[in-house]
Amino acid sequence: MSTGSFGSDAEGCGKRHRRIATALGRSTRKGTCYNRCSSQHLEDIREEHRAPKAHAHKDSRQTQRNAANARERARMRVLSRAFFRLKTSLPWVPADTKLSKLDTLRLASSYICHLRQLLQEERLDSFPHPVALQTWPFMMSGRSEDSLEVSSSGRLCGATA
DNA sequence: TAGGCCATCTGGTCCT
DNA sequence: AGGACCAGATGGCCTA
Repeated sequence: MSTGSFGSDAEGCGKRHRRIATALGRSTRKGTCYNRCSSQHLEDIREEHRAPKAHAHKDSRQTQRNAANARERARMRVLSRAFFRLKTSLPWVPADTKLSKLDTLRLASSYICHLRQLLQEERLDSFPHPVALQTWPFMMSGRSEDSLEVSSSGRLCGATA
């Protein structure tokens, strides 16, 4: 998972903007609105230092907002971990394979379809089907983890999206 | 360099 | 009221 590098994102707005945000204990990571060059927003930040009462109100609001942000980050981490587990549970995908979340969903979906198909064939034929193991996605000989080198497009085996 | 992907922030909405 | 969930916006990284 690429988390990217943080810290240079506020350069576009100038170091002064970043200093203000940093002084207020705010994140200057990517995506934050503090990176935007809005003079109105800069004024809002200054306002917090001007009026103590309004500042206290905004401060508590900001505290709540920061807490909500942290919860949202945690939630998205859980989601990313779930995607990772889903990816690693796909038998023909090596753990170090670069797979987007969309690809993961597509592959998982097609894998489920494949398993369902196997089950149906199993019902028709009570004994194990010798051909099934030689068809997608089990066509890789041996099925050892390091021998599952298949292109992403090949793995899709038909559009699922 | 454009486009894809991702992490993060944010405000709105719904639920408990 | 507070938390969970969601979608939009934003900017960084990577690759063709």
